[in-house]
Amino acid sequence: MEAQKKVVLIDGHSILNRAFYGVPELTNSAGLHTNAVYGFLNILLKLLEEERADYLAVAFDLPAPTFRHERYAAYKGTRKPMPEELREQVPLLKELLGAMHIQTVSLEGFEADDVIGTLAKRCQKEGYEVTVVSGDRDLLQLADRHILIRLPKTSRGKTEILDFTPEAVRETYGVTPEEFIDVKALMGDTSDNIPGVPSIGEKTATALIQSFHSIENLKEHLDEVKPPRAKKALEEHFEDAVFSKWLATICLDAPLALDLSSLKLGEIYTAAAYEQIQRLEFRSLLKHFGSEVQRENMRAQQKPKLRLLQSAAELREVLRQAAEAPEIGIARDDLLISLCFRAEEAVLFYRREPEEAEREKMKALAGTGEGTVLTGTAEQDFLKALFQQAKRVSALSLKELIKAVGTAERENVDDLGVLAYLVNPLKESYQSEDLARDYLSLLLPSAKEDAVAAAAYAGYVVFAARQPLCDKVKELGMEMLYETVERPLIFMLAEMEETGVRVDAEKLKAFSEELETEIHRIETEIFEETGENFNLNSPKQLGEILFEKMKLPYGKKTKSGYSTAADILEKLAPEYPVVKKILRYRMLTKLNSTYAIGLAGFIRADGRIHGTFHQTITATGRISSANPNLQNIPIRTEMGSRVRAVFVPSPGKVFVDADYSQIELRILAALSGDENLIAAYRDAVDVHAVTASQVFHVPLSEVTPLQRRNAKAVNFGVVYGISAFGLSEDLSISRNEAKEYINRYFATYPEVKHFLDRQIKEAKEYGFTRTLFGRIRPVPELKSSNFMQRSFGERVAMNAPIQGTAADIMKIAMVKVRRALAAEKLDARIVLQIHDELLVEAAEAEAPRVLELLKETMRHAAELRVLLEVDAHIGASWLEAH
DNA sequence: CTCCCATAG
DNA sequence: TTTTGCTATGGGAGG
Repeated sequence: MEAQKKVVLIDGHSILNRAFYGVPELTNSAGLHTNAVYGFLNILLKLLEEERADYLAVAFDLPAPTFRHERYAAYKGTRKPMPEELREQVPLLKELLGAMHIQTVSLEGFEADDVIGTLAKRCQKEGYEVTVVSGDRDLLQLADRHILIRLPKTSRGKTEILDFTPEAVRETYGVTPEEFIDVKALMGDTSDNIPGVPSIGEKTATALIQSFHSIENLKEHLDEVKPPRAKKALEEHFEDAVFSKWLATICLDAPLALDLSSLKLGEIYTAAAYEQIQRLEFRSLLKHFGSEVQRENMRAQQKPKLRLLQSAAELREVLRQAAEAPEIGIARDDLLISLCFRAEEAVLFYRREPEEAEREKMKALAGTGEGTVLTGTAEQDFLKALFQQAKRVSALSLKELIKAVGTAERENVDDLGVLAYLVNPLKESYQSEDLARDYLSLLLPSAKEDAVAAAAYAGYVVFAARQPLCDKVKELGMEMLYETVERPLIFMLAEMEETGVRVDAEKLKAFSEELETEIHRIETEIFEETGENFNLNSPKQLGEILFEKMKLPYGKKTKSGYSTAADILEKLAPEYPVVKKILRYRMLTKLNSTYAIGLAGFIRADGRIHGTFHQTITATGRISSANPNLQNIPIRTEMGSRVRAVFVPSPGKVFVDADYSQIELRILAALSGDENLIAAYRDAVDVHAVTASQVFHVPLSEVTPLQRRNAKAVNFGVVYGISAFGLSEDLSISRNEAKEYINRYFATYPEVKHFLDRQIKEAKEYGFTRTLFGRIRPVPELKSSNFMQRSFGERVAMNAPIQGTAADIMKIAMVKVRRALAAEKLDARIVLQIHDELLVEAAEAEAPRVLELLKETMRHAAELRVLLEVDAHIGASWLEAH
C-alpha cells in the first residue's frame, strides 16, 4: 500500500504572534525587527524536520470587514492593533516563504483558521494525513481522525510542540473537539475577544458541556442546570453564548479555490532564501540552510584549495614564497596554522599531532598525506622568520601571535578582528567564519561545527578579507583611529598580558582564611536569628525566609520571587539587624569566592596573574578584562580594598598608579563647548561643589553637603543619559524634584543640553554615534517603536560618545606611555588598565621619573578645551599607590 | 543556560 | 500613556 501523503497547514498569524512575544527583541544591523520571523522560521524548520511533509501551506488572515472577530472587536473597541515591530515583519516573512517556495494562502473575508479548517477537512476527505500547526487553542476543535493539531510553545529559548489528537483533547479538557467550541462559547476567551457568559468560568463550562454536550441542548434543558448561579447567568445571557459560539466556530467550507497540488513542497533551501536569511542576519539558521546551499555558494565564491604541508623542505619553500608575496594572511589555533598568500590556496601545517578524527577530517579537506607537525621552538622560529620576511601580515588575534613571536611594534600588520570591531562593535564575535560571511559573502563552517575546516580556511579568510575591511574602515572615517590607536594598542596589550601583575599568594590565602572564619560566624548568627538553616546564597530561599516567614515588608518582586538586591535590603537594614548581617555575609562571600579564592587560582608559577585584555568586546570602545577580570577589583569598602593590598610589585620595584580625574565630565564639557561647564573645570578644586554653586546660585563657600551631593548625582546622571526617574531613585527624591534639578542643570549649562540632543538627533539620522576620534557605535534601538527600547537608545546615544572618547584617550595614552618608557629605556611596564587608571610597575630608583612621565603623557594624550587632570602616586602595593 | 546578585569604572 | 541612567565579568543557584 502506498504511504499516505502528508499535509501540513500552518496558522501564519498565530505562529508569528507567538514567535513575536516569545522571542526577545532582535534587530539586524539595518535596524529591522526580526524576532518574530526568527521564531517562526525556527518552528517551521523544526516541523519540516519532524514531519516529512509532502504538502505545506501557511495561512494568513486577510483584512476585511467581514471578519468574525474583527467585527466584534470593532464593535467592542477591544482589538489591539498589531504592534509596529510585528507589522513590519509580516512582509519579511511572506517574502522569505516565497523564496522557500512555500505557498501562502488567504481568502478575503476569512480568517486563517477558516482557511485551515476548510483545507484540513478537504484533505482529510481525500485521504491525506493532516497536521495543523497553530499557536491558538481554538484550532483544537479541528482535531479528528487524520487531523493532528500541534501547538508550538516557545519557552526558555526552546520550542516544544504539544500534540493534540481527539483523545488528547478529551484527556486535557474533558470534552471532545466539537464540544470544545461550546466550552469556549460559555467560558469565553479574552485573548480572542470571545465574550462568553458572565460568571461562567472554565470549571463550570466544562462541567455543563460534559453533561449537555452542546449549548443548543443546554438551552433545551435549562431547568436541569445545577449551580443556580450558572442557571441564572444562562437565562439572562444565553444570547452571549450563541454569539460566542458563532465567533469560536471555525468555518469548514470557505469558498477557497485552490488546487491541492499547488501546495506541493519543492526546493526549500534555495539560494534566494539563503540570501534573505543573510539579510536578516540569522546566523544560526544560515547554517541550517547552508548545508544545502553551502557547496554551491562556495564554488561560486571560489573557495581556496587546501594544501597540507608534508615536509620541512616544503615549509622552506612556502616561507620563500610568502616572503615574496605583497601580503600574507595567517591564522592559528591549537591544531593548525593556516597561511595564505594567494587567493587560490591556503597552506597548512599542524602545531601538534592530530587526533585520529582530526586526521580524517583533514584528509577529506586537503586530500592525502599525513602532514608535517611543527611544535615549540620550531614553530616559533618559523613564525619569526615569517614575520621578519613578509612584506605585510594580516592575522586574526594578532595579539596572540605577537606574544608567541615576540614582535616589536610595527606598521605592516593588521588584525582583522580589530578592523571588523571598528566597523561594528556590536557583533558577538569576529571569528573567521563571521568575517567570511560579512566581508566575503562566503559561508564557511564555524569553529563549533567543524573546528578543523574552520581553522583550515581561516588563513584564506584573513588574506582575502583585509582589503574589503580596510576599505570599510576608511569609508567610515576610522583609518586614523585604527592606525594610530587600535593597531599600536595591540602591541601594548600583548606586552601587558605577557608582563602580568604580581600577586602575593600567601597574603591572599591568609585573607581568605580570615574571611571564612568571619563568614562562618555571621552565618551562624543569621540562622539563629531567622530560626532556620537555609542556603543563604539562594535569593529564592532568602526571599522566602525574609518576606514570607519573617514578614518583612518587601520592595520589589522579580520573576522568580522577591528581590533581595542590596538596594532593597539596605532600606530594611536600619530596622532589622539581621538584614544588615545578610548584607555583610553577601559582601564577605563575594570577596572570598570571586577574589580571594578566585584570584589565587590564576596565579602562575612566576607568581603573577596574566589576565586577558580584550579589544573587541565593548560597545563603546573600552577595553575589557577577563580570566580574571582585573578591572573590578574591590575598592569601595574597607574589607574589599584589602584585596588590592595583595597586588604587589616585584622586589626592587614599586607601583606607580595614575588615574584621570573625572575624565568623562571633562569630555562632556569639552565636547559640548559649554562655557560655564568649561569654566567650572578650569581651576576647580571640587567640581561637584562648583556645579552646585552654579546650579543653585549660591557662593561656592556656602554650598551645603546636600547641594554638593545632588550636583554630583546630576553630573553623573547626565553622562549616563539622565531621566528624572533615575535621578529621583538615586537621590530618594520625588520625580518632580528630580525634574527640577535637571532643568536647573540644563539652564546653567545650556550647551550641554544642546550637545546631548544633538547626539540623539545625529544617531537617529546616521544610525550610529561617533567619538571625538571617530569611533562609531550603532544604536539600532532608536528605530524601535517600543518606548522602553527607544529610551534606552537615547541614553546610549548620549553616553557612548562620552564614554567612548574617554576610552579613546586612555588608549592613546597607553600607546604613548609605552613608547615613552621605551624611548627613555626606563625599567617600567604598564601592568593594569582600569578604564581611567593605569598601574605601572617600575624600578624603585626610577619611580619619580616614571610618575612624571605618566602624568605628562596622560594629560597630553588629547588636547581639549578642558585640561585633563591626572592623579598619580607611588606605593608598595596597589592599595598604597592608588 | 538563565537569573540574580556582586564587583568595578 | 508607556520606562525608570551607561559599560563590563563572574559566582552560585536552579531548571
